[in-house]
Parts: sequence; C-alpha cells; structure tokens
Amino acid sequence: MAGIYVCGPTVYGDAHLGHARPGITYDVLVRLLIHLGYKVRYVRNITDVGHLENDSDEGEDKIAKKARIEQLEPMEIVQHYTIRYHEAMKMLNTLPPSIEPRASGHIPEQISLVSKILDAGYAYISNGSVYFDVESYNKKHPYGVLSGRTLENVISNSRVLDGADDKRSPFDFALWKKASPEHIMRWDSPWSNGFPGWHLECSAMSAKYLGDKFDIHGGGMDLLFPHHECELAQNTAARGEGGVRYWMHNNMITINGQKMGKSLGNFITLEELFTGSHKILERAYTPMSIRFFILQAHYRSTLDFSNEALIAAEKGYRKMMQASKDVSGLNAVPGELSDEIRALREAVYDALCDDLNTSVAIAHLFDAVRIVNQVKEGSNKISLQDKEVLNSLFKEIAEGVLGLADDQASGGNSKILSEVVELILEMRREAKAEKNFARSDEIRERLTSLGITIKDTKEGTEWTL
RNA sequence: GGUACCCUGGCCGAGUGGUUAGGCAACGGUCUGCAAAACCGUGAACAGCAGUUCGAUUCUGCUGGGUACCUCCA
Repeated sequence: MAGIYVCGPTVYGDAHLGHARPGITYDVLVRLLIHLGYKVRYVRNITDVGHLENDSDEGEDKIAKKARIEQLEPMEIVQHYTIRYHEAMKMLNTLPPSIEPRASGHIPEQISLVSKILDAGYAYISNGSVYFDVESYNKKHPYGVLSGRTLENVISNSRVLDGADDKRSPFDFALWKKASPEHIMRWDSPWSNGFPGWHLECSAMSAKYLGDKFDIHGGGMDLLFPHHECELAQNTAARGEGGVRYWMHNNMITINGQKMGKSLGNFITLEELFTGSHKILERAYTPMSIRFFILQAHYRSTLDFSNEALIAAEKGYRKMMQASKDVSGLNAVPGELSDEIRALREAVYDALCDDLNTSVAIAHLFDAVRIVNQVKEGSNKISLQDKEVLNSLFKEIAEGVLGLADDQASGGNSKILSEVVELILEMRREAKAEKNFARSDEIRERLTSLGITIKDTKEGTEWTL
C-alpha cells in the first residue's frame, strides 16, 4: 500500500486559488498511483486547533480569533469552512481523501507524542508548556536537512520574539502550550491545561494512520520551513527516524509575480473565480479550466495568475474535451497498433511517472487531439487498435488521472433544452435550404447571444453551451 | 543579512550539452452562402557578459532583474 499524507487547510477562511494547487496536484498523484495499480491510503488533515497567528507564543489561535470576532463557537467556524472547503475541492473534481483527520480529534495521540519526545530527552517543560529542544536534538540528528539549513544559520537568523521567555532558545518550538485564561480551546494534559503546537498534529496523525514509515508527505512549499522541518524533527525524536520516504512540495501560485497568500491579502477565493466576482477577474472561470490551468504547469514551478493565461487554458481544455468526446465515434480500419500511437502512449506515461510532469503529458495528449481531429476530418486513418489506445488515453489519463471532467455535461443542460435547441436548429436548416440566409444567420446570432455556439459540419450542425 | 530558486518567442509554459515541446494569440491556405470549428502550412525564444567545450538555451563564474523561506500562510 502506498501511504500519502498531505497537509490540509487551516479552516478559518474560504479556500483560495492557492489551495487549489495542492488539492489538484496530490489528487493527480493519487489517481495516477491508483491507475498504476497501487492501493493508496490518502490522508489529508484539517487543522482546527493550535495554529497560532504568530510564533511569539502570545499569538492567538487562528480559529479561536475568528470565533471571537464572529461570536461563534470555534467548532462552528471549523464546520462552516470545512464544508465550504469540501465543496470547492469537489467542484475541482478532486477525490476525497481516504481519511481526513482533525487535529482536535487527536489530542490524546498528540499528548502521547509529546511524552515520547520528552522521554527521549529532546524536549523540556517550562512553565506548563513543553518545547522541543532543537539544540540537543541537533547534537544527534541534523536539524534543517529538509530545508537546507544548518543550526548555525537558523540561530543567526531567528528573531527574538517578545513573550518567548519560556523558551531556552528562540528557535525552539512549542509542542504543548499552556493556555492563557482567555484561550477558548483547551485540554488537560500532564503539563498544563492547554493546547498542542501546530507542528505536532501532522506527526501524530500521519503515524496513527500510515504507520511509522510511509511513502509520501506533501504540502505547499511555504510549509517546508518551519512546519515540515519541525515535523521531521518530532518524528525522529520520537521514533529514531524521519518516517517519510519522499517529501513533495508544490510551488506557489503568484499574482503579478507575487505569492498569493492570506497574509498578503492578494488572494482570490475559488468561489470568486467560479463566479467572476472579484475586481481583477474579467469574467468567471469554470472549475475545470482552473484545474487545467494548474496542470499545464509543473507542480514545482511557480505559476502566475492572469486573465489571459486562464482564458488560454480554458480554450485548450475545451479543445481536449471535444476530442475526448469525438474519439469513440471515429472510423477505424482493422489493424495493429501503429508506432506513432504506441510512442504517444508511452510518452504520456513516461511524463507522468517522471516527477508527475503533467505539463509534458498534456503536450503529448494534444498530439492525440490532433490525430483525432485529422481522422474526424478524413485526412488521417487509424486502426481499431489505435482507436482503442487513443480512447483509453482520453478516458483513463485525461479524464481518469488528470481528472478533467466534462463540465459542460454537468452544466445542467437538460434533455428538454437539447430538444428545444434541436428544434430551433431544424428551423434554421429549413431557412438555409430555402437560401434564406438572413433568417438562418439571425437564428444563429440569437442563439449565440444566449450562450449557445453552433457550428455547421458535414454531418450536420453541432452546438455547445 | 542567511538560504534556495527563477529569468524561454506577443502571452502562458515544458525541456535538453548538438535533434519541432505544447496551449493561446498572429499570418497564409483548405472547407463554408457567410461565420465558427476543424485541418494543412508559416514565422518567432532561450536576461546580459565571460569561461569550459568540437558545439551551450542547457554546465561554471560574474552582472542585472525578480521570487520564496528565514513569524502565520497551500
């Protein structure tokens, strides 16, 4: 079994375009592994406690703060934004994780992990809080391997923050925090009535559901330091080894070259993208064009948002989906698989299996699109074998692995609508037969203004919404 | 300041020590009553300078520009 753990969102606000990137990236990874025959356990957490506004130890819990402002229970905030996150991820056609654990539901596991780290001698108790002792840990295990730092440069660059008096060193991080009187979310522990540190939940929950050693740990690049570095240190301190075979980090989505982020206030929520209700959006974009936009870049590269790029992605996506739809109706002649199609299939798999290079895989799929169109047009011929392979490339890879669903089909165009459109098109055909082109053009224009595009082909008139 | 990364044609975006990435846009053609779509074809790029090399967009160094992390962020 392949075990994958991905850091999920802290649910105190709506999911934005940035959240779509790991959502989609790891979704494609999971789909690919399943397609290749692996049994996958995909764990993605919901952070609902312990994530402080800053690390000064005086920082307020993000969720508790939102709850205070909105005058709601913290768990109401959590529930509200968790549901909205699920909705957004579903619209992006991501598969739900196998397990979606919440930090607040794993307090005993976290307490026991703190005890283990204390027993191992890599943590100390100070005024009811427990801190990870980075310096003593570093004597046996290098701290900073994941992010390419050494303790020396961590030391020289750690800010001395106010209110960190309980810590021996500014770079030590909290495993358990004693709650201040006004703190809402709190639990009993051997050290104090308090709450777990943010980094702790992922160590505790990944071990619980995936074991002491699992295959892939994913997350955004911004979590590399300190979050994943601390996680790695906690794992190693508690069990003697890091426990993760491969770390995977998706890069950021930028806007005007700058990271899109909550703290920068330059983010666009997914809902705004889907509805076009944000001042920098020229119009609404479908979830699938956003998915395609993200997959056209490699997950480790930054990807810059712009209306132009999104519109280009949408057109490319539609072109591919049209070919995917057309392939089953193609004429094919009996015969063997051609070298061209065989090479094409191989190239697609090679790309996906080479560090999930969706960008190159899509480029090859566009070769398949061209072939489909040529055959449809009659300027190229394929064998039945070829057709079968092409069909599986679109259905199993483009739709199955890349998760590109046909959002037109789900767009609510009912049977009645299509019958009505057919009726109108029949009237247009009659007008054309009578060479009443003024009339036929008028019908076309009025359909266009309703959002229905039509095109005349040899086989008849096709239409899309 | 420390660390890492990036700079590719009009735009987005892969990739490689010598061979067309791809998408969008543009241009020419085919098709069409016209349009759209589709198809065929075309052009266009590797920030600058120096070095290594038979050969560099790809390696090295420098310069310029930009980004991320170093406090929370996917």
